[in-house]
Amino acid sequence: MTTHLTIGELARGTGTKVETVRFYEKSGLLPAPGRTAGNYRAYGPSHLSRLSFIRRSRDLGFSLDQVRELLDLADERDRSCEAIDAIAKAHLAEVERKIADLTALRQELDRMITQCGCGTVADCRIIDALSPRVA
Amino acid sequence: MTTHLTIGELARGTGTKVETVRFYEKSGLLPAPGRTAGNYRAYGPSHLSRLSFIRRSRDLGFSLDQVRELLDLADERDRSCEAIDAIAKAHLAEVERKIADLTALRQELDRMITQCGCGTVADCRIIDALSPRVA
DNA sequence: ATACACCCTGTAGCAACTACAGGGTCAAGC
DNA sequence: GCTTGACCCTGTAGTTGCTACAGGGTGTAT
Repeated sequence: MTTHLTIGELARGTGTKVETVRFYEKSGLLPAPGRTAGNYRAYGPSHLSRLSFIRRSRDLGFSLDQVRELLDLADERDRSCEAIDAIAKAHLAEVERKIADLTALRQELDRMITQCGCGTVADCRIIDALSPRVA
Repeated sequence: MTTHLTIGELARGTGTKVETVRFYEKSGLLPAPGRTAGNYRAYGPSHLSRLSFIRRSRDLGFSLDQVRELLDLADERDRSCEAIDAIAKAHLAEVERKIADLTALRQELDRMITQCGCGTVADCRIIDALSPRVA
């Protein structure tokens, strides 16, 4: 009679929604746990730590595919961690690209907004900026 | 016999995929054009400029809902453009929030990666950073 | 006994497209 | 006139990462 966690407890313990836990199971990220007599999922500590790993990775913006890879790699304890490094670096590059994109965007939006004198729509600089040049 | 554009020409003219044009029509963003005898969509200049507006807005990161609003507002030429300003400002705020989030993320990823000495997985700092503290 | 919180499965929905499948149309070339 | 090929049509399903039911069953407290 080892104590186990219900799906609700596991979810609360990791800041996850119950549906999301089931979704991770269906996606093959979280192994299917045993069941109680009443067909309830019964989780152990390994599930808790695996789910925590998933959540942290997700919070850091890794995709589910990347998380899957990281989990697989994490299990091969004595291999080189180059592959892990590569995933992290790829993700970092992606994040940096997004930052650059958004920063350029911010500038454009900023420019658009400061030009808007908030008169009528007809001479709104925002609409103007969005409208195609008449050829 | 006014010249008209086929969907492919319209798409090429605005840097859009054909399927996306049809998708915009189904979503109510682009009015359904007339048809030729052979049931081909026949677009005019108004479609071209409307689709350009949509693409520009999308490139600036506005959601389709926001684009819909902007399009509606843009047509009421003599109303005040406050509402437009509000949408743009809300979007700018959203972009700034994302930049802040991603910047924090980058820092964490950076820290993780520089700590990785790239030895074996067992002492990989990245996996370490992702793993839950053992209570 | 019955209320209530929780669990189960399965399906459908969100954004914003993208990618077929399985057809029809049209202009050019032989 | 017939075929080839590029284009067009509709409709549906896939993508990512969940979230939200619907329609049930379970467990516990009163």
